[in-house]
Amino acid sequence: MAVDPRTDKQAAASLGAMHTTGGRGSRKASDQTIYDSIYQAVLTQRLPPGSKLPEVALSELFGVSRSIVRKALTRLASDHVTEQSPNQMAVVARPGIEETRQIFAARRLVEGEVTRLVAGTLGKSEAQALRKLIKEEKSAHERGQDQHRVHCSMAIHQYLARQCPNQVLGKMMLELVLRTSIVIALYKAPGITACFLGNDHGRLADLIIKGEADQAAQLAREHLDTLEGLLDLDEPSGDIDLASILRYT
Amino acid sequence: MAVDPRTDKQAAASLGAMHTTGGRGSRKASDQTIYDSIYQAVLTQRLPPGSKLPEVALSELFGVSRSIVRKALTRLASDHVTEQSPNQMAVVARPGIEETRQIFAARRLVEGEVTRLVAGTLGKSEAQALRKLIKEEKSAHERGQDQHRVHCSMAIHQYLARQCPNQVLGKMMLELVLRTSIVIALYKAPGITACFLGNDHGRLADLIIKGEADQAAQLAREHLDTLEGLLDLDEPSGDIDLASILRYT
DNA sequence: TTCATATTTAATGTCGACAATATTTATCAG
DNA sequence: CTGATAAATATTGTCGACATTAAATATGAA
Repeated sequence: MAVDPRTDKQAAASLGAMHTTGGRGSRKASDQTIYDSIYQAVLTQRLPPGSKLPEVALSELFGVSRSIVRKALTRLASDHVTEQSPNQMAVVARPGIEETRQIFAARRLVEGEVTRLVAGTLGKSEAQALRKLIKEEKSAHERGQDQHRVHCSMAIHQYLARQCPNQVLGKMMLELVLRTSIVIALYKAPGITACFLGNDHGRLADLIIKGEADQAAQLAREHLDTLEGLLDLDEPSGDIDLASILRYT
Repeated sequence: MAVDPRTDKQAAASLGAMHTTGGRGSRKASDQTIYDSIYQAVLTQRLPPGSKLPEVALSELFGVSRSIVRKALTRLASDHVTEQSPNQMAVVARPGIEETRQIFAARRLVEGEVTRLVAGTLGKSEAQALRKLIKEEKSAHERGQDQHRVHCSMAIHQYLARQCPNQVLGKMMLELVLRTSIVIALYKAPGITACFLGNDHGRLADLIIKGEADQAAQLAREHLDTLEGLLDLDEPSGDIDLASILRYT
């Protein structure tokens, strides 16, 4: 059932690089620190779906007791970032095909509305910050820095969510953006180097800044539609025909 | 700052009546049990916004250690049911005016879509169950059993959320239904005996069962609009003019 | 060897203890 | 009596210990 061949310690190391600022990982950390570290690692796909998250390894890494780790893991599970089953290690969430489709549908609804609400509300500095993010994404794409490009892409959507006047919707969108990142890592069709969709983000930003709410919302939904289409979401046939797979005559 | 004059023990007692089945509250309980108990008590407004939730009282009531209680409280806070500040007792959430408006706006969006998705998908038995809930709500309304009526009203919306083919959206709606219940308890205009809106639920059920998706969604949104309008959401003026309040000449 | 079983190991589940902090109560000067 | 200060109480924050359960390893018979 292990998706990832890396050991637990190696998986945890993906986090260590992030949170330790200087020396060894002996500095105390709050549950929020742990939450954020794992959150970011999952968002940027350094912790792929199914990665094990052992409490002891994390507690040693962050220099706290298991209680703190457990609180962080509980919150992460509540936000669908991890899965927790009784007496089993927490793992990064592995949504199924159907749930993946539902996540995209929900995100189309929520992000469409968020986009509509943000459109026309950005001040000069906010618009500039948005354009800068898009520029950085493009640059990362051209240089082939795929991980950084993913990071930028996520940052763009997060920025929009945080700029939304309705923060209840904004928080929902943040959750859905993360879950989208997870399912992309899971179902990205092999060979698809990235999900850099033309200049969608650039055009979207223009519409938002200009205040074309309806067009912006429409583009956002189409953008997500295209993204979903790039995934490999074919149902594995219910009854696997072992014979046809193993017969080599 | 205390919203409620009742003591902590009395507040906790609202839960005890629910979860203890027979003898005294000495049966062990999981964090899920505690979560559900508080969830239901908040939903049915037995625990009004601001109610204190001390860990020790809960742990004694449910016969478990504080660890279990803390886990339940962490999850409840993650779902915006309670508020947790460092070194302070957890309390039932008290959303402000602005957040209340955002909750209603978000719920209009989400419940509108959920309604559209559910419309036309209900089988015979599901349709019957829905009508039964509505009948019970009406009955409770006519008999003046307000608490039971609130319970039924919530159950109707929860039922729709659970019937939604898109459970990602369904879960979001469940959260928003609960938060709506909280803000209704907070901002219900005095004298308004209830939020029983004509026969909205009955008409909504008819449209859903008949499969009139667009009309059903539209009605759901209007229903929520009306509900929000019944609340007293006037901003308290930023600088309170004590003079005008206290001058009696 | 290979499979089933027993042992060992390692992880989570739960609890109680103690420290740190906030709240309440008691004390006392004015 | 009022208001500020100090002691006492109550509550949360964190930790380590032990029990429980799952997984990995070792053992032995066929």
